[in-house]
Amino acid sequence: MKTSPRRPLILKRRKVPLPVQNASGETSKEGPKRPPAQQEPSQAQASTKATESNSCKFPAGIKIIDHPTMPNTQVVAIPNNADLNSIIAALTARGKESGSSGPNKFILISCGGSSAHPGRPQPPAQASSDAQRTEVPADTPGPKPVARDVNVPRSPGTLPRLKQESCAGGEAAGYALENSLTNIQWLGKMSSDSLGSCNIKQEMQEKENCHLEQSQVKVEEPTGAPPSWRDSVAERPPYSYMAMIQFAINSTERKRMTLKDIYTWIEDHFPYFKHIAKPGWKNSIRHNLSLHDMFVRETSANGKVSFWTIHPSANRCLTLDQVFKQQKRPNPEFRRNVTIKTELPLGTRRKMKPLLPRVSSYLVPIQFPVSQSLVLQPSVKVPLPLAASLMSSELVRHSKRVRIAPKKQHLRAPRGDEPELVFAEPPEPQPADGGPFQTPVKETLPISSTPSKSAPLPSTPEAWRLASPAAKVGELEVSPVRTPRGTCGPPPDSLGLVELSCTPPKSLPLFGSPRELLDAQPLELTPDPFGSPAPPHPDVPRPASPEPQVPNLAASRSLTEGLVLDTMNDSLSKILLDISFPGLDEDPLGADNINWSQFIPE
Amino acid sequence: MKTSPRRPLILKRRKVPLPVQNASGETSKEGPKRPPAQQEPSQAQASTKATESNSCKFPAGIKIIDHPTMPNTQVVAIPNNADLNSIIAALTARGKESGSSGPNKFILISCGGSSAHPGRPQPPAQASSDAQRTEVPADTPGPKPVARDVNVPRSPGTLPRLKQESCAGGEAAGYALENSLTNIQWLGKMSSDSLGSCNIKQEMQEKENCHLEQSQVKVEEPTGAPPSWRDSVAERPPYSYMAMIQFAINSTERKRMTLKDIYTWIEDHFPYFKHIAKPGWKNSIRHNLSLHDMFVRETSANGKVSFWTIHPSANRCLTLDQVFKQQKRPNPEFRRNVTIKTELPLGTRRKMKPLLPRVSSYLVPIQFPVSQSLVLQPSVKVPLPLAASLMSSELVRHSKRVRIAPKKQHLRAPRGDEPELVFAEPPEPQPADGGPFQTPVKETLPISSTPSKSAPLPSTPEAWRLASPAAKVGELEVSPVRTPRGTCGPPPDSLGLVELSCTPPKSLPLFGSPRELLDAQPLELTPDPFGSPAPPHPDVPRPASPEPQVPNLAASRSLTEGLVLDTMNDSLSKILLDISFPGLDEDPLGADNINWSQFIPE
DNA sequence: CGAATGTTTATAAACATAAAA
DNA sequence: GATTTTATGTTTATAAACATT
Ligand SMILES: [Mg+2]
Ligand SMILES: [Mg+2]
Repeated sequence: MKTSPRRPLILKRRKVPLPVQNASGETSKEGPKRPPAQQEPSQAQASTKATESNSCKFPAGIKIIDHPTMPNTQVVAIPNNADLNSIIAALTARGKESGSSGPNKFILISCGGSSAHPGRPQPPAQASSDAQRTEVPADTPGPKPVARDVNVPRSPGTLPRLKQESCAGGEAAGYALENSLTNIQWLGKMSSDSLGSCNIKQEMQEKENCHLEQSQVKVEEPTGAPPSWRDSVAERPPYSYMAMIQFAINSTERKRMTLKDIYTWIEDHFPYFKHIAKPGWKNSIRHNLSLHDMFVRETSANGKVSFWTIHPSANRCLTLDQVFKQQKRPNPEFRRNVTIKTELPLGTRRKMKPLLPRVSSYLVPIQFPVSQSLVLQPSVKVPLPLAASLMSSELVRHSKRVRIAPKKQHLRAPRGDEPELVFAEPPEPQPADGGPFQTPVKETLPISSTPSKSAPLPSTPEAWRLASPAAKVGELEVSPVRTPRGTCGPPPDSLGLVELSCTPPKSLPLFGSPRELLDAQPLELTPDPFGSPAPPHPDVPRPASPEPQVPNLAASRSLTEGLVLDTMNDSLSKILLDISFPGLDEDPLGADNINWSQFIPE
Repeated sequence: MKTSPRRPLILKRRKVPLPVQNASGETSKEGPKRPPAQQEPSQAQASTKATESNSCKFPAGIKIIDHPTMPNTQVVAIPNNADLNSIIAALTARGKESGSSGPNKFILISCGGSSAHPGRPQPPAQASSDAQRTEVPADTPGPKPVARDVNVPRSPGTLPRLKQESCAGGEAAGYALENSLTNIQWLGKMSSDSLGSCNIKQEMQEKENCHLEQSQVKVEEPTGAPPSWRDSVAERPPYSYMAMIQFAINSTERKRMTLKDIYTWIEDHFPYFKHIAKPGWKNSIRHNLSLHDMFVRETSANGKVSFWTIHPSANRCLTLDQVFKQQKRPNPEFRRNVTIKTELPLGTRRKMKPLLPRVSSYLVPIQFPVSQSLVLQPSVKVPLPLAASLMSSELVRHSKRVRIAPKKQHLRAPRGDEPELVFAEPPEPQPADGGPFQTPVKETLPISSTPSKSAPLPSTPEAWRLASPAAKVGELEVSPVRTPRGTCGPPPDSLGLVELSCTPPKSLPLFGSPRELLDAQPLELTPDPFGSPAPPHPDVPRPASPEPQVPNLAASRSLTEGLVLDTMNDSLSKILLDISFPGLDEDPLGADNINWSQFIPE
C-alpha cells in the first residue's frame, strides 16, 4: 500500500453504514438522505439497544479483553452463534461513549461454537470446458482454432454460463468467501435476471438504437419500466480489470489463458463488455496484463501460443465461482435505488459511477498471554471476507491496498461522451487550433492538481451518491498474495476456509522445509531491498521506508480473520489476525518480538 | 522489457536515419521528405562510399569477425580514431547487399586507439543551492519554511537556473553521455532562447490571453513571428515524468527531494510546466512517484518531512547537467520545421506530439575464443549512449525498455481541449444524458481495441510528422538500472565514461566482496522468481517467462558498450557487451556457459 | 501491409491520509 | 480543539504511441 507516513495499519476508511444504527448523536455528514426505514428488518432487533448509552447487554459467551499493547483497543471474542449485528451495535455505543479516551477500536474475533463449516451451498459442479477452447495441446501445431464465437451474436440460450468454472477442479472444496455486498448484489442481479431466456444481443441493439435516438433528439427517456435484466447487462460489473483477469485465468484447469480467451471469458461473464463497453476495454485488459507483475506470460513448449498465467505465489485463486457461492439475498433497497437513479433527471447524468465502499483487510498481529483462556479456531463465522486469509505477514510490511471493486470506474455511456458530436464525428480530439500555443487563461484552470470531476461541477453535488447508498460492505482481495503459495487445489477438509488452505499454517508449498523459508527470510529484513539482486515479487512489495520492517512471520502462526470496529470514524475494517501465544510454540525467528507500538501511529 | 515471445535481444526499432545515407535502393518509407542537403557536412566524406556495392573500403585497423554463435552477425572492432560514419556506411552497404542470407547485423565495438577520455567540456561548475530550499535539518522542528516561491510569479531574472545542479557534487566528473538529438535540440532552444532577459511570465500571459481570444473568436493566428524563445517555454520538454523526477532528485546533494521541491525544480527547469501545463501535471508527478518502485519515499529522522529518493540500486544518476554537457549544435533544419509547423493550417493541429525515435541499449554477451586477437578496452570512442553502461547482465533476462523520451506525450494545448466550451464550462464530462444506457450504435465504434487518434481522423494523415522530421537520434536511459550500484560520485579518473564507473568491472559497490555478490546470485537463477520472498528491484524485473534465464554474470567480466547495426531494418541500437574469453579468467559461476542460441529467436 | 498482441507513458480520477488553515 | 481545506500518496481506468509477431 505504500503506506503514508505514519499511516495506521488499520486504515480508516470512508464511513460505512454499519449493520446497526449509529448510536452517536454526531452530525451526520451524509445528510438526511437515508431515512431509518431503509434499515434491514433483520437488524431491527439490534438497533434498539444501540441507543442506550452505557449498559450494553452482550450475548453470553462474549469475552472482551484489552489488547496487550494497542491503546484504546479491545479484543472481542465472539461465539460463532452470537449475533454479530447486536454485538457491533453494542460495541459502537460503548465506543462512542468513551470517545477517544476510552476503547474505541474493537477487534472482533470468533471463539468456539459450532462452526465446523456447516453445510455451505455446494456449487452446481457442472463440467466446464469453458475457457479451454484454445487450450491447444501446447505442442500440436495442428490447425489453428477456427474462428471463435467472440463477438459473434449468440443464440438466446448462450448467455453467461456463470458458475461453470472451477478452480483446480474445485469440486469438494467449499469456498467460503465473503464478498462485498455490492458485488453480490450485482451478481444477484446478473444471475437472476440474465437466466431468463431473452436475446440479449438483440435487446441491446434496440437499446442502443433507442439511445442513439435519444442522444440525437435529446428526448427525455420515458423510463417507467423497472430496471430489468437489461441493467445487469448494461451495468458495469464492480470488478476491476485485474480481478476479472484473475477470474478468467483461474477458471481454467491449468491456470493459464490466452489473451483472446480472456477477452471471451470476460465477455461471456460480464455482458457489459460484450455489448456496451467501448473496444478500448480490451486495451485496458492488455494494459493490466502487462502492468501487473502478477500476470506472467508464458509460451507453450512449441513456442506457438502465448498464455497468460498468474504467478503462483501471487495467485489468490479467486474465481467468480467463489463470489457466486456467497449469494446474499438481493437487497430490496438496491432495487429502490436503481429506480431512483433511473428516474433522475437526465441532466444529473452519471459519467462516473460512485465507487463502492469497501473495508480493507490487514494483517494484525496479536499476542495473547497464555493465561488468556480464549478458544480460538481458524474458522470464523462472522461474515468476514475470507480472501484476506491469503495474506501473509508480509502485508504488514508491504501493506498494499487490495480490493476487488475498482477504485475508479468510468462507466460512461459508451458513445455518449460527446453528445454534441453524436451524429457524425468519431471520438476525435477536439480541434484546438493553432498548435501548442492556444493556452487558455490560467484563471479558469482547475485549481487542484488532482483533476476532479466534481470540483468544477457544483450542480447536483451528490446526485450520484443516491446511486448506491445501501451497497456498503466489504470487498474481495484481488491483489497478489504476499506469501509464496502452492497450487489452488481444494483446501484440506479440516479447514473450512479455502483461502486459509492456500497458506498452510506449517510449511509453504514453495519451500521444501522451514529451513528454506528461514534462509530466504533475511533478505526481507534488509532495510535496503534493492541491495538484493533477487527478482521481485509480482506487484508486491515496496520498501515502505519509514515504517519499521516487520519480520515475515513464519508459517507456524495462527491466522484468523477478524473485524476491527473503529468507533472514532465509524469504520468497520477487515483484518487478518496473526495470533501467537508466546511460550506455547516454537519461534525460531523470534517473530514474537514484534512490538505493537510499531504499528500504532505516533 | 517483458520480452515478447521470442523477441530478439537486439530490438529492431523504428528506422533511424543513420549518419550515412542508405546505400540500398529499397523504397524509402520515409518518403522523399528529407533531401540529402540535410546531411551533416562532417559526414559528407563517408557518404560517397556507401553506394558502391561490394568492395567496401574500411579504414585500416578494422577487424571483422563472425560472431561465435549469432547467425548473420559480425563483430566489427573499430579503432578509436576511425571514422564511425564511414564504417557504418560501409557496413550498411555490405549488409544490404547480402540481405537476410548474409551478415546483416554488425556489432560495433572499439579496439585500441587513443581514447584516454580526451578533454570533455567541463561543466560550468556553479555552486548550487538550488532545490535544497526545504531541506530542513531533518531534526530541527523549528519554524517551518516560509511560503515558497512555487507558482509565485518571479522577477524576470529568475528564470531557469539550468546547469546549476550537481550530481554528488559532480565537479571533476566528466560525464560522457550520449543523448537524443531531439533532447539536445530542445535544450539548445531552451538555453539559447531563455537566457535572454524577458519577463516570461508576462509574455506567457499575453500569449494565453491571445490564445483565449483566438479560441473564442476562432481567428487564424497571424503568426509570422518566428518561433522565438516562447516556443521553448511553450513546448513540452522531451522528457518523461520519470526522467524529470530523476533529474530533479539527482540534482541535490543528498539525492532526495520533497514533492514540492520536485514540482518547483521541474517548473524552474521546464517552464512549460510552470506556465502552460494544466495543473494535472502535478498529479502525474505524484502518480509517477507512486507507480515506479525506483522512487522511494523516505521520512526524515524526526518523521516530519517526507523525501522522495531514488533507490540507489536503480539510480542512473541522470541529471539535466549531463544532458547539457552534450550540447550539440542546433540543427538548422529544426528551426525550419518549427516554422513549418507553426504555419500549418490550424485544422491540422497537434494534440499528439510525434514521438522521438530512439535507440535502445541492451547487454549482449559475447564470447571470443582466446585466439581472436582483438584488443578490447572499456573506453569506446564511438558516440554511444553511455548511460547504457549502467546496465548489468540482468538486462538480458529482464530486458526492459528504457528511454528518456516519453513514449506518449499529449502536448495538447493546455486549455484548448474543449474549444466549444472555452468560455465558462470547466473541463466537465460531456453530458451524456440518460445514465449508462445511451449506447450508441456499435457500428460507428472504433474497430481497433487500441484507441487511436489517427484512425478516426483521416484528414491530414501525417501532418504532424512534419513537426520534427529531423529529430531522429538516440535517447538517454532513465529507467532504473538492473545492477546494484553505489553512490553517484564522480567516476575514477582511469575511466573516461562515468557510467561505466558506476558499474566497476570488479566489485560492485553494494557488495562488500565478490563472495557476497556470488552468494546473492543464486536467487536470480531460480526459474521462479516468485518463490523467493526477497523484496523486488524497483520497477525492474519480471519473470520474462519463456526466455531462458541467464545467470547474472559476475563482476569479473568486461563490459563494453557497442552498437548493433541491423541492416535488415536500418536500425542502429546501442548494446552493452559482456565480453568474455573462456579460459582466460576464473569463472566460479560458470557463466561462460552462456549459449548465444539462447538469445537468438527461433 | 494489417491485425493481434505486448509494453510504456500520459492523463484523469477516486479516494485515502496527513498536514495546514 | 474540532472542522474544513489542502497537500500528499495510492490505485484504477482510459487513451495512446509504438514495438513485435
Ligand atoms: Mg505482467
Ligand atoms: Mg514509488
